[in-house]
Amino acid sequence: MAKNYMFSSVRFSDFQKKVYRAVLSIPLGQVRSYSWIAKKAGRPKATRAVGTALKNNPFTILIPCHRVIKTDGSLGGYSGGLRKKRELLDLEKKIISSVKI
DNA sequence: GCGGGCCTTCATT
DNA sequence: AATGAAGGCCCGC
Repeated sequence: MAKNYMFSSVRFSDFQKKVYRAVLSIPLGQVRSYSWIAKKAGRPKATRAVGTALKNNPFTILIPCHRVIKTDGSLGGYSGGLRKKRELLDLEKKIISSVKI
């Protein structure tokens, strides 16, 4: 498994890197599904692995894992608590509408 | 709604 | 290093 050493003290697996990149590309106030991320990471069927990678995410501020939900529309899970996830999404929604006006 | 499949990580040995 | 278990899921029946 290839490792990335661009930051000496922080090492992420290749898969993880792709997942994070995909998640970072999600616009403010929008959401994508786990399968979408998996596809973007080159492993369309690795949906569960995506979940693991996101959970492992060290910086929830930098990586908006709350914008990732299940394909059926339900929230899925969140390591910081589903409540927080809902609140964040709601907040982003409000931000969007405020700015749009 | 339930059961099987897929892929990566983590903990043990 | 190898093996087993678990996890923020998805698809078909």
